[in-house]
Amino acid sequence: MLLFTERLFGTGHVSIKEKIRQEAMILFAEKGYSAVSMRQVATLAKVSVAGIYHHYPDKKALYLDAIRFAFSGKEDIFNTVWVMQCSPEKTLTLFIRALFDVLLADRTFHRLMQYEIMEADGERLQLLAQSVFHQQFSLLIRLVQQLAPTQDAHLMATTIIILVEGTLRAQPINRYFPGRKAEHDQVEVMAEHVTQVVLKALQAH
Amino acid sequence: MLLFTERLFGTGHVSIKEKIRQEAMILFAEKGYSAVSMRQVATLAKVSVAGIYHHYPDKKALYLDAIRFAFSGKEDIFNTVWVMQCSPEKTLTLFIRALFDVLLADRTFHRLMQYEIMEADGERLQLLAQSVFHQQFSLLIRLVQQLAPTQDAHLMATTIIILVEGTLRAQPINRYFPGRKAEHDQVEVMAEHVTQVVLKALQAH
DNA sequence: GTCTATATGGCGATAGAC
DNA sequence: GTCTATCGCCATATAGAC
Repeated sequence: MLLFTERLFGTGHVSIKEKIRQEAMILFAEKGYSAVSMRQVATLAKVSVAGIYHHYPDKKALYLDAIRFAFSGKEDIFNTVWVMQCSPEKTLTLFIRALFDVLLADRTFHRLMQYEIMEADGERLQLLAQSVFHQQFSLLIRLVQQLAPTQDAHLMATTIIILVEGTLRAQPINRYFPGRKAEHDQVEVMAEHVTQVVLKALQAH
Repeated sequence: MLLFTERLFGTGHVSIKEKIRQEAMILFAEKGYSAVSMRQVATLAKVSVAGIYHHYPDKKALYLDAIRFAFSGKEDIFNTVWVMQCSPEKTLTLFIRALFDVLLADRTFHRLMQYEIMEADGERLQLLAQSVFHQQFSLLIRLVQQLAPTQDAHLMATTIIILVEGTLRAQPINRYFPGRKAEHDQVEVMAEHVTQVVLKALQAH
């Protein structure tokens, strides 16, 4: 993400506004909107509080810009999956793994997404749905329809996303349940398990 | 939940402390810990702020008591499922439906759980795991082992819980994805879908 | 056991110098 | 465009009357 801005502004240089947004994004992801103060953002961004208000009218505008930035460009990562010409089963396997990788690679993004799903109103949910998931969801539905034409594609598509995101979300608490093994935290194991569950679910009954 | 206290204290009477806890619980579930002020709790509980501090040393203690109360007794609802003598498949179907019903019947509980999973440290995650899920999880693991002895019971048990909770959690945003039908919000449809996915996943390959 | 009054500090946001 | 200084308010928490 930083690489993009570095390309725009030269070696290593990031504008003050971008620095503010970046630190705000991280703080909002860690603690949620209410638990973050403008003073904390200012300290981490190495500006004064008034400096923030030069770039943003209020705290909410800063938050909206932060999530808008965090959610942008996420769909591109999946391009390699859909571009490849392989069997539907293999494509599904790659998609599930790619979804795991995206969420694991950007924990800030994942947590902002979780907070938004819990706290956003309809308008912001729509932004999240369209800017992050819409394209992937449509392609996923088509894939499901290829694999299992008789099943409810919307239900299955949401189930696939839920399984991946939920598996990662449940990681911390899973440590406190019986039968836990160290290998359950490996992305290969998680992705393989989810893939098997989904492929079996897509078989005709 | 109120019925229990009513039995203890006579017709309709609820102690001030319980009223404070009750209103705090609802507020914390709606907005999260940081977004709730002692003043708001005091107003809804019809006491002064100082009145709260007579019963609780600080805000965190009030929060901990609220979630402890919200999480207590939830396991009892599943007793009817495990007591019944029927096939493993039928038991699993009943458990999934019961889990849906618990989360749907007590949205306050569900939201407190979501916030805890996001924000709690290890100690509080352990409290959540033990007081809410531990018994159910063990029984669920045994059930999975009956249905699919060769599979990883821990992974499948978590998958089942994730599918139910995730399906409900995704409801609001699902409205903004293509292919959404009104029937997808019916608990019967959701439970049937999850049950089918899980039963297929448990079949030997 | 509940109240009014208050202490103390952090909050979001602004004014005005440079 | 960034700063220091400050506003007015609300936050958690306490003191002490009744």
